[in-house]
Order: sequence, then C-alpha cells, then structure tokens
Amino acid sequence: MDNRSSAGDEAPAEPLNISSDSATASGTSETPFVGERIRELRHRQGLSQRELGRRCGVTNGMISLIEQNKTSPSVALLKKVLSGFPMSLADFFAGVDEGESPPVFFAAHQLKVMDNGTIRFRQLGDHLKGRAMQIMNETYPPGSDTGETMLTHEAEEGGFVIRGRIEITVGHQCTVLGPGDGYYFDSRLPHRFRNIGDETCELVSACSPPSF
Amino acid sequence: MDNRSSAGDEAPAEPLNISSDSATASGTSETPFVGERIRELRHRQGLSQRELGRRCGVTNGMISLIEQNKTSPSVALLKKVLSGFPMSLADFFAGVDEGESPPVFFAAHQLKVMDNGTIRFRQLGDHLKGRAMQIMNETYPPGSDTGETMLTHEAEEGGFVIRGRIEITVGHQCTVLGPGDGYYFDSRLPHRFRNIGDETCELVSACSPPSF
DNA sequence: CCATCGTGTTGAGTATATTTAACACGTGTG
DNA sequence: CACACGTGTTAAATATACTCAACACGATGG
Repeated sequence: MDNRSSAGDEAPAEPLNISSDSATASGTSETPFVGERIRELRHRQGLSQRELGRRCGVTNGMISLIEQNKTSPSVALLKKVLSGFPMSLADFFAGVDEGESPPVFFAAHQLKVMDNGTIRFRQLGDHLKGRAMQIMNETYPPGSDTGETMLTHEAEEGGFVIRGRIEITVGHQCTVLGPGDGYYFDSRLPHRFRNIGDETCELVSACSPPSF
Repeated sequence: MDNRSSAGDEAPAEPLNISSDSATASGTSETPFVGERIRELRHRQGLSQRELGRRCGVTNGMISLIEQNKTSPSVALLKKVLSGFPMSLADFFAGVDEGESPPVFFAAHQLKVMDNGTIRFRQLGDHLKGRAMQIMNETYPPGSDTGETMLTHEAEEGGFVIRGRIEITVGHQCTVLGPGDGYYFDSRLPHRFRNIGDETCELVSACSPPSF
C-alpha cells in the first residue's frame, strides 16, 4: 500500500542550503537590525530590560539576548515584546531599511519610459527600491488593453484621468472614467485598463509600494 | 564583592505571566495570520510546499507547520521563506490587519474639494484612514503660493505637472516645472509650491502615507 | 492491478529559542 | 567596610523551532 522504499522520496543529494542561494532575493536570513531596533526603542522609552520584560511578559534575559542578536526571536515573541512599547509588527518592520532619499526633480525628457508596444508608461525615477510610491504618467491609445493584471504583492493604487476616456475593471466592478475622474483600489484584486473610445487616453497613477 | 545571596534578586512572587497582561497593548501574542498569508502567497505563485522550500532553503515540513500555525517561525526563518517569493519582511507585515478595501471609482463631481482661497485641492476619497496614499488634483492660479510647508510625520510625495508652470522649492533646491515634468521628495523636508507665471497650473500629486 | 509521481501531513531526533537563576559590575548609604 | 538595590550578561535547564524521513492520499499510466 505504501511506498516507503520508493526510489528517492526527498533526496537532497546536494545540501541545497542557502550557501549558493545567498545571492538570491533578499539575502542571508540574518536579521541584525532586530536587536538594534529593540534596544533603540527601549532606550527611547527610558525602560530597563527588566521593566520592559515585566510589561510584556518576557524575561529580561531574553530581551538581553535579542538585543545582542544572539537569538532570532519567534514572530510570536517579538509581538509580545513590541506590545510593551506599544508598537505593531507592521510599524516595526516598516522603517527597517529606509534610506534618506534626496529631493529630485524630473524634466519631461528625463523620465524613464517603458513601452508595451501600445501602452506607454513614463515613470518618475528609475531605481524605486526604498521608495514608498511608484508614480507614472500612462498613455493608452484607442483600443489598447492591459489584459487582466494581478500584482503578487500587497499594494494600493489610484489615479486621475487627464484626457480621453478609459474603461477600468476591478474585481467585479467596471466603469468608464473621463477627464477629472479618479480611481483607487487594492492591487491584489484583478484589474484591467482598456481604452474603448476613439481618442487617446492619458492618466496619472500612483502605486504604493512600488510594484517593481 | 558580590551579592549572590542578596535577598530577592528577581523575585517574581507572582507569575506575572501574560494571563493578566493579555488585555494590554496589542494582544495575545498569537499570530495566526502568518500561516494564512504564507499559504496565500505560495498559492498565488503556484508553488508547492516542496518547491518553495527548495527555493528558500527551508524544509517542506517546516512550511507545512507554519501554514497550519502549529509553530511560530523565527524572524530569521520567516525572512528565508519570504526570500522565495520574493517579498520583504516589511511588505509581509505591512498589510496584516488591513480590512479588504473595496474598489472605488470617483466621478469628477464626487471628489472631495478643499479650498485654500486660491489653491484648489480635489482629493481621491474622503476618509483616508487605513489608506496607503493620498492622491490629489491640485490647481494653482497665477500668483498662488503655499508658503513654506513642513510635514511632521514621515512621508514621501511626488507628482506630475499637467498644464501651466510651477516653481517648486524643496530643501535648498528650486526649479520651475512645466507640463510632463515631475517631482518626488521626502515630505519632512521644507517645501513650497508657487505659480510665478500668468497661466493657471494644474498637477496630480500623491503622498504616502496620507498627511491627514 | 501495481508502480510512479505528485501533493500535504506528521513522528522522532536535533538544534535552538526561551526561562530560570545565578553572576558581575556600579552606586548610594549606614 | 558591608549591604541593599540598580543595571546588563550568561550557564544550565526546559520548551519549542526546525530537519529528516517516513506516511497517507490522489492522479496518471503501464
């Protein structure tokens, strides 16, 4: 009935550890910022390790180890610790790797242009990493269509129609918008932009956080 | 020299456990959303537990346990898992307790209008609480001026000029932008918008997070 | 029918997170 | 000086996270 001796169930012939994968995605799984941020938050509130521990139901020793990055706390424990400040998990991780971004102005010809063949996107700025938003000026010729789109990551997007008309479908809702109209929705919902008129449509959109 | 036998070093006469603290701050230290979100993200990418595990260097069994909320992963492991999508810790926790916001379309006459006397702001949506962005269509008559503005809270803002010309000062930088040009800066820097031409200027701006 | 590949789950063993209770150092006081 | 109280750190014990390898179920194909 069973296949216990079947050939290679789970044969990790090679370690497959992160060693070679370390170049992938966002890195090495080390999280030194956790300890630093906890200590900073605690000091800002003028608390000792023991005081904080008593507030949130965690031992002082554990807080010491976390702050020294000698352990990587479980999500559950980290939540307990943060409840002593108080601060949410989202807020804790939100400000982790933000660098101070210098002010920038963009002349029209300096914008990053992406072209779909038909639809043209003019984006504010090139490298969006670390930015809160992706702002674009989009041009839809008559008949153009994005097809059904679905962003994998959590985001919100919205925008204004500048000229022309465009049909927007979000989830099960569908409308045609004209100049001065606007939209705002959760990017995880499937959405589609389609120019069903005979005039080119232009709009300005913003997405937070950036989708790429 | 030492005080090893000192009275009550660390005398937790009462358990002081979370039992009574459970009502404090943001709660019970349970994090059921972690498993749900991981599973959702994995399905959205069409990955099996084993595939995801191989990508990020975590065993399939561990992913199974996480998705069932039978364990609370360490921050380090969660980071490894997310690197398989890829998604940052910040993005993961950012959308944790947001209610699903319904898609919304706004006809031009339904926009919330705010008026400075001279400058007119037409805002996408009314109650911005819980939203990632504040998107506005702004109209600056000739001679209008915001004066020096400084937001107290951390935010970024940017936008496009639709028509007319406007002088924008951010920190120590100053430029005049025309149709098709754009800007993007950190809201904490002092900034000022001024129409020094003889034509009304219109622009679309976005700010994340919303300033009010 | 049995074998093979796929999936997700689970018990046992190992590594590590977390607690408990001590330790070391500094400060003020009798 | 001894002593009480403050801080942060740490060894040993315990609880739990994490891995490894199996198990159970379903689909496909000989």
